[in-house]
Amino acid sequence: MPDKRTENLLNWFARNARDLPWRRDRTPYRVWVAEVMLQQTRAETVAPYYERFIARFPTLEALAQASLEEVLKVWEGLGYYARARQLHTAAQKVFREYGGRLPDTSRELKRLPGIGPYIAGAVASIAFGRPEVALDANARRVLARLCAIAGNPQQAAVRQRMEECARALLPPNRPGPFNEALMELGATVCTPRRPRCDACPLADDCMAHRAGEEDVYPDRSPRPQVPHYDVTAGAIFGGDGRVLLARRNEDDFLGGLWEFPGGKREAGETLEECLVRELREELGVEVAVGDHLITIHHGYSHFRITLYVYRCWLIAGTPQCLDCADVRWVTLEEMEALPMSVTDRQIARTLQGVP
DNA sequence: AATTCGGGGCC
DNA sequence: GGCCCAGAATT
Repeated sequence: MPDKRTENLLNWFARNARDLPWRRDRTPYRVWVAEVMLQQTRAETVAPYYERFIARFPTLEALAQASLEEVLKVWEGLGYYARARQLHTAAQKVFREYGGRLPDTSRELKRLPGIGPYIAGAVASIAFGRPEVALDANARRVLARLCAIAGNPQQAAVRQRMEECARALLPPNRPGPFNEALMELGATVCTPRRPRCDACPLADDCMAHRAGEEDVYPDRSPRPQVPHYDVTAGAIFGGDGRVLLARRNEDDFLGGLWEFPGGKREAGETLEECLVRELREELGVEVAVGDHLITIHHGYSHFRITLYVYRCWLIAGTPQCLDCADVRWVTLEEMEALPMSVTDRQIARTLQGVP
């Protein structure tokens, strides 16, 4: 006999679940791919990427046999590119060591790269029907309000209380829908600000709502100040209309992606000095800095950059990989096919209109 | 326990 | 322009 709150939640979910692409065919592989993409990323944002990814890599075997570059290309624009690398690595491991079948328990799933407590619980419950909880930020917010759990959810002790709260509500026969319902409620009704309690199936049982204190939960930690960096990049043209690109080291920031070579400005340096130094360190070449082509402002959660792009000419040296994984002269057309970050892709588009 | 990933959408 | 998001790995 499930808790009344559980029944209310499941009934609400049956009526109000959004039609999302990963809810149509829940093979373990697809659930896994969706959960990896959904890390720190909103469902509406993920949807088109998920469809593109599944169309290109319909099975675990297809993913395992693809190259990292192909995988990164399909991932392009979604961010957190380490997720794509780990997903690819894990797929190869499952293909070779597990006969192509994902393990069906949380404990085994967590041994794979890129799978932590949340994804392990989500795959185990949603794809395999195991009675395990899977709490993301949405679910934690719902539980914090429902049970008036004080404290910052970043702290282990607070998380533990939330897991206990969730386990007490978890219906052993329908763990997947329960976990999804909790997240769906957090995403669409029990939102961070101005929750729509009038539409909530748990309002009558919600301790925060009954006290009129929805806004008190969950505790939030103050935002740290975001640092700002000036970054330079060079568009180095060869004689035949090709441009020089470098591939980032795989364990670096934006690892494995192609970039216009350059880097962060150091204190006391001009932008031109920065670019000359970076190209010397990264590629072992001496350049002359020419026209300024574009300035790109880009904001992230944790830092902010202003990216200055200059045309450059090679004066001396042959480009080599001193601090990168690969270097290549490419035509603008070939550039389309290479995986790049959002900012580098913006540079690439700009160059289409540069003589 | 604290840091570090990237990008987008919304108010 | 700030806030926050279907977290995990590393230190």
